[in-house]
Amino acid sequence: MRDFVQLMKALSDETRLRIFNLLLERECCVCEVMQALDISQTRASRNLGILQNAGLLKTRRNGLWVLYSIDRQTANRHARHLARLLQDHPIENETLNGDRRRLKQARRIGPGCVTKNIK
Amino acid sequence: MRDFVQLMKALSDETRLRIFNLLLERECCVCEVMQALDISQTRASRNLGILQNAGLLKTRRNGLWVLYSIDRQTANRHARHLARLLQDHPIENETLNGDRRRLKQARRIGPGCVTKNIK
DNA sequence: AGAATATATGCGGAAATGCGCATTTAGTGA
DNA sequence: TCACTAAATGCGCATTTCCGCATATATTCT
Repeated sequence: MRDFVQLMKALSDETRLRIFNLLLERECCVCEVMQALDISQTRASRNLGILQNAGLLKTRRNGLWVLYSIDRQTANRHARHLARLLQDHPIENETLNGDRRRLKQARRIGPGCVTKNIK
Repeated sequence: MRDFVQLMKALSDETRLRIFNLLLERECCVCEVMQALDISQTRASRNLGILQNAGLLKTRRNGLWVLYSIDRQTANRHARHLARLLQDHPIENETLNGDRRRLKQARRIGPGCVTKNIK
């Protein structure tokens, strides 16, 4: 039950739902998440970590970047069902739409793009 | 999205998951929940309220008792799907089994049975 | 109306959570 | 090896959550 509570907690936060919604689109690195959601590096990294600890995400490294994606293989059955639920019945919401839109513009160029106003 | 966050928050607490698990069995009043989970009146009432505010439960009065049950009609589609997920893929857990077992012994006689040791 | 009982709630304190700042860690290329 | 950059993390603070105590509210019975 502990695991399931952790799973639910992971998805009961607006920032993390937005991240999860983004990852339903495609694999992302931390800096893409920051850009799409327009949040700080700390915030993106921390919340990605929480989703991962809950068993929802997996990561792989690609050079300097760490790529996060939804883990559909090793995630337990509840996680899989939740992911499916959110995919089959997406939440209609302007924030989530905006995140997806901005993801298309996001470039894999790291936190610098924000702090240094390269945007 | 706010609603969905609230829904997830409601189910990301051990006490509330235990209550929800109980209500998957049958409609219960507050005092039955207290007995089955062996928790205080305040705690039972508060958490039932949280589940209700999230749109997961409905209530009806029967004399002195307020009966809580899972709301499958008016709950939004996410709530319905979550309820179904938990019903179709119940969590295997000794605590939850114990709760169900104790529910069978529980009597609708209010908090008094605990505070006054009538047990 | 008054007593008894089931449930709800205001208040306060302890614990958990979210996140910014600063710094560390990890990988790349010169 | 050193400079550079992406991501992770220790610390501290503000906010939220959980829940017990005491009390209020709602309903029934006499």
